[in-house]
Amino acid sequence: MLLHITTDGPPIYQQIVDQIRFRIVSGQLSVGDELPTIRGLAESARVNPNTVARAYRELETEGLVEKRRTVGTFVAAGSERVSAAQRRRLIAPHVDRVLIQAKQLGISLDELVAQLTERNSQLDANQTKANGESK
Amino acid sequence: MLLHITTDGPPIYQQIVDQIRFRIVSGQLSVGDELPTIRGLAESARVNPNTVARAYRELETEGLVEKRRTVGTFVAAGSERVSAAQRRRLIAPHVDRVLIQAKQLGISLDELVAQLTERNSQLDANQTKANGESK
DNA sequence: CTTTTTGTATTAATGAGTTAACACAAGGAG
DNA sequence: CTCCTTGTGTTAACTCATTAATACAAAAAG
Repeated sequence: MLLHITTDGPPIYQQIVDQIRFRIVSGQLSVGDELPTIRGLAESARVNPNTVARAYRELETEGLVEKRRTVGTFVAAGSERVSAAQRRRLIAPHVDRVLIQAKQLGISLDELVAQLTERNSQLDANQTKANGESK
Repeated sequence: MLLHITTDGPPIYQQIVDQIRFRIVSGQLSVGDELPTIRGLAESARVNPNTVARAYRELETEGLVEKRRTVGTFVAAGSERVSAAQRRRLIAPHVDRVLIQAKQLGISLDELVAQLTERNSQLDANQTKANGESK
C-alpha cells in the first residue's frame, strides 16, 4: 500500500483517510482485504503510528474498516453493498456546508447547480490536461 | 448596525464578514452607504477592534467595501451591478471543495446534484420549523 | 497648528487541532 | 508459559488560526 503524503496542505491523518477510503469505494480494496498494520503503514509512510491509528479510527467510525485486536485491520463487510448510501453519508456534511453558504449569499438552488455543473467541467478539463490524457 | 455574534461556532471575524456581506448582496445596504467605524462596531459588538478590522479587510478584498482612511468604510461601487458574478465568485471555493470531495468518493455530478436538492429541501423545512413559519 | 477620528501595523496571549513519544493491553504463535 | 505482534491509551510538544493589547499614521475638523 503506497500512500502519497505531503506535510503541507491537509492534515496527514486526513490524507490517509481520504486515500484509503477512495481505494475502498472505488473497488481497489475488497471486503475482507487486510490493510497494512498501523506500525507498518506508519513506517512506510514515515509518520507516527498514532497518526495512522487516528486515520484507521475514523475509517472505522465511517464503517469502512473493522479492527481486530492483535490481528489487524480489514475492509469491513458491507463496504461495497451499501456503498451508494455510504457515499451519500460521507458527502453530506460537505453538501450542507455549501448549501448554507449559498443561502447566506442569496444564491438559489438553481444557480448553485448551474455553477456546480460549470465548475465540474472545468475541473475535469484541468485534470485531463494535468494527466496528459493518460488512458 | 446590529450584529449577532456568538463566541462558539465560527470565528468572530467570519461571522461579521458573513452578516455584512449578506446585507450588501441582499440589498439591505446600498452602494455608498457607510458602515460603522471599526471602533464603533467593535464596541457595540463587544469585540476587539482588530477583529472588526480583519473582517473589513476581507470584505475589501472581496470588493464589497471600500475603506477611506480617516473617513470610514463604505459599500463599494459595483457591489450591486455585478452582484450575480460577484456571488458566483464568492461561492466558487465552496463549490470546488464539494466537487473535489465528491470526486474523491466516486460520486457522479448527477448524484451530487440529487443529494444537493434533497438536502436543500430538508434544510428549508427545518428553517421554517425553527422560525415558527414567520412570514 | 492642534485635536480628534479614522484606518494601520506590530506583537503577544490564547486555544484548538495535529503529531509525536512512549507505555499499556490483549491475544495468537511457538 | 513466554514471546511477539497487534491495536489502545496518555501525555506532551508543536503548529497555526484567532483574538486582544497597544502603539502608529494620516487626514478631516476646529
